[in-house]
Formats: sequence, C-alpha cells, structure tokens
Amino acid sequence: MTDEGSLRERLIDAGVELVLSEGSGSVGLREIARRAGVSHGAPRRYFPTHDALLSAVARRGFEDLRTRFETAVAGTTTARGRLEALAREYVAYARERRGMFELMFRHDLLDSAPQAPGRSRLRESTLPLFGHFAELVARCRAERHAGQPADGPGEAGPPPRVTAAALWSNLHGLAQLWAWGSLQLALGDPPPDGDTGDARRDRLIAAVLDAHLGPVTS
Amino acid sequence: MTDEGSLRERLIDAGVELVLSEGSGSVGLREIARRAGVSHGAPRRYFPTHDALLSAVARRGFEDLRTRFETAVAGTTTARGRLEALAREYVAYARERRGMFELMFRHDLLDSAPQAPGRSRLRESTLPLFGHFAELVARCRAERHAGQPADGPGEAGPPPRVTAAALWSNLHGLAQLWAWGSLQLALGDPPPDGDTGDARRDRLIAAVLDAHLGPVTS
DNA sequence: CACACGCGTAGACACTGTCTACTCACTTTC
DNA sequence: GAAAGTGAGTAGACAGTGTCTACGCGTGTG
Repeated sequence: MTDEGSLRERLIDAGVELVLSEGSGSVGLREIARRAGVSHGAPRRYFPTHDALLSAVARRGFEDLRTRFETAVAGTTTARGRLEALAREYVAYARERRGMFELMFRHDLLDSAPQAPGRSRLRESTLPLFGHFAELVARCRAERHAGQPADGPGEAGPPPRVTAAALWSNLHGLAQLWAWGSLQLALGDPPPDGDTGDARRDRLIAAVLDAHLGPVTS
Repeated sequence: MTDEGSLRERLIDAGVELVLSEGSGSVGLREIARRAGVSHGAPRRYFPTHDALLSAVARRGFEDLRTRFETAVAGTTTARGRLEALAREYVAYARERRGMFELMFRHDLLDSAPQAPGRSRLRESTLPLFGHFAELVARCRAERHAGQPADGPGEAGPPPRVTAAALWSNLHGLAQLWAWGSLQLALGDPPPDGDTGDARRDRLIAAVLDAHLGPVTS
C-alpha cells in the first residue's frame, strides 16, 4: 500500500547520505540524482522542486531524532531523568550529524510550500514534540514540589509552558553552539587535564537543566 | 590612509542591503556586483571567492550588533540591567535583521580561510564579546550576593564562565527560534487579548534571565 | 492489438561562481 | 616628454546548477 515508488525513498536516502558526508552546503539536486543512479530530471517526478526534496531529507532527520529521543527516554522513569536524557541526545545529535542539524533548521530553504494536503508542514510537525516536552517540564516541577510541600517565597516561577519554551531554546542554542565548537572556544581551548570534551559538555547540560528546573535535590 | 579602495566597501554595502531585502539565501556574487554597478568580475579583485565576500558581509553584521549592544548597555549601570538590555537587543536584532542573523551563523559557508594575517578569523572575533558577557554575569552574581551575605545552602552554582556559556546559548537559541516564529507557534498562536508579541517576548527573556541569574530581588 | 499512462531520459535555457585575457587611465622612470 | 609598468575594472569562456519541456519505453487494460 505504502509502496509508493521506491525511487522517492532512494532519493531521500541519497540526500541523507550526501548531507552527512559532504555537509549541508553541497546537497545539489543533480548530485543526489547521480548518487541514486538516475538522471537529473528524475527527482522532479516526486519532488516538484529542489526545496521539496531537501524538506523531505530534513523531515527524515526529524524522524531520526524522534526515535533517538524515544529510546533515550526509555531508560529512565523520572521526568528529570528523561529531560536529562533528552538534552544529552539533542546535543549529541547536533554534533554527530552536524550537516543534518544545519539543514533541519534552514528555514530560508525549507518549508516553503504546504507539501501535500495530508502531510503537515515541516515546522508544525515538531509541535507535538514540544507538547511532550512541556508536559515533562510540568511533571518535573511536580516531582520537585512533592518533596517539600508548599514552602519558600513563591518558588513557582513562570508557567510551565514558558519554562519549557525557555529550556527548549536553551537546548537548541547549546546544541548549535556546541556542534560548531563556539562554546569550546569561549570556555578556553584546553580542557582541564584528563577532562574530555564530553565531560565539559555534560557539565554544561547539567548547568542548563539546573537553571531552568532547579538543582537536583538528592 | 585607510582609503583602501571604495569599491570594497560598496560591495559589502550592496551585500548587506541584498541580505536584508531578499534574505540570506539569494546573495549571489553577480547580483551584488550588479547592485554595486560593476561587472561580475570586479569583486574578485578584493575578495578571492564568494565566501570571502559573504564573510565580510557577516563581519559587518557583527560590527553592527556590537554597536547596538554598546548603545543599549549605555542606558543602565547595574550588571543585571545591562544583561537585560543585551538580551533584548540580541533577540530584537535577530528578528529585525533575520537574513543577516542567518548569514552570520552559516558556519558551513563562512570562516573557511584565515582571511589576512592581520584580520582574525570571524569566529574568533566574537571572543572578546563573550569575555565581556562573562564578566557581566560575574558582576551580576556579585551584586546579588551583596544584599544577603553568605546564606542559603550553597547557592553558588556553577562557575561564572559556565553560567555565562549557558546563558549565552540560551539567548542565541531564543533569538533564533523567536526570529523564525517557532516559539510563537509552540506557545500557541493567539497572544492573550491586548498582549502584543513583544510582551510575550519580554516575558520569555525575563524567564531566561531569572533562570540563569536568579529572580530579581526588588 | 492498440491505447493510455506512469516513470524515467535527454536536451535546452537561464543563471551561477570561477578563471583568464584584455583594455585603459594613471604613475613612475629614463 | 615619451616609454614602460601597474592597478582596477571589463568581457568572454567554462563547468556546473535548478527548472522546464518534449520525448522514449515498458507495462497493464480496453
């Protein structure tokens, strides 16, 4: 039923492979067709324009990220633990698949046309993910307040959705700057002896989570 | 003395104008030359490649951002106030000059060659700005602790540089997602009646600053 | 068998970035 | 003052790109 032409999938595969190996800047339509073993006019049958093909590649990236999120979250049960796993996964994804991450947020290229009536636009497809994220933030705050009931001078803070938006943008910026190496540069190049880059990354992630969700109450 | 050819500057001007009006995706070398009123081969005399010209345009963007920071900071004296002004300016810049902001962080295009022996690479040119930023964060924490001396169970948190890096990445992500409209989408489209988009933006900025620097102690 | 149709090919077109040869005004030098 | 040189910009060529259009070619159906 969903065997709607295998070339469509092969083209996306070739695009993903090309983005991962050569970077997001050199994802030419003709080069993708070449790698898929077809002529340069073939993709037009499935994607009306170059941007549409790139959008499909980016969508594949979001799907990959989603499954990575799900398996990462499966390991823990507390909301805080899940947010930690999610944050680590996001940053790791941006670094490991840098070209893909870059492409996924090239809003000037992607998401120009409403694709098909069935398929939602790329931008809106990440909306349920944010909803899940905001729910996790709310649950995390509930967990936190379960320990010490109703104390402190209004430690409530902003509504969970706002906190979720703030934390989300923090993770996004962290993933991007870390993927580019900007933060490593800003924090000083040489990591303290024996301290690998991953440890610094984890420390940053912990600082971000502590800032938005409050420090862990062991 | 520094009258090193006016065409160089005119080309950068044309590039900036083009980026601002047409977006970061369509900054062709020939189009820039056309707007500057010269032939398509002329830029080659000053910029060896297209990327070099784009890097110069991006550098201009960073300079603009820097001066905007300086004038925004001049209004207030407290470290916290300055950080607020800086954050607002960053987010506003990304939204007002979206194409420029996009170009400035296209690491796949820019910063490929070490330019000239005198000029530092684009990435490193933002380093002193981060240093200033980290200093502000440290001063802000000092201001905060001046009120209530040495209390609470280790409210120290991570070292200032780490906090600065976390806050910096938060502002960057916030600016980007806000410029694209992703956060507006995630927070629900209709702003509460009478609440302009700017108010929501300010609320988000305040939440971010409170998270990393602690809430304001009026 | 003839027909139509989905799928892919091949060529054309305008456009791009890069490279190279050239013009031409202006300065330097004999 | 004339000749040589030099820097700035022009113009054409070349390979490559995305898009568009016309054309094959096999398969399934009337």
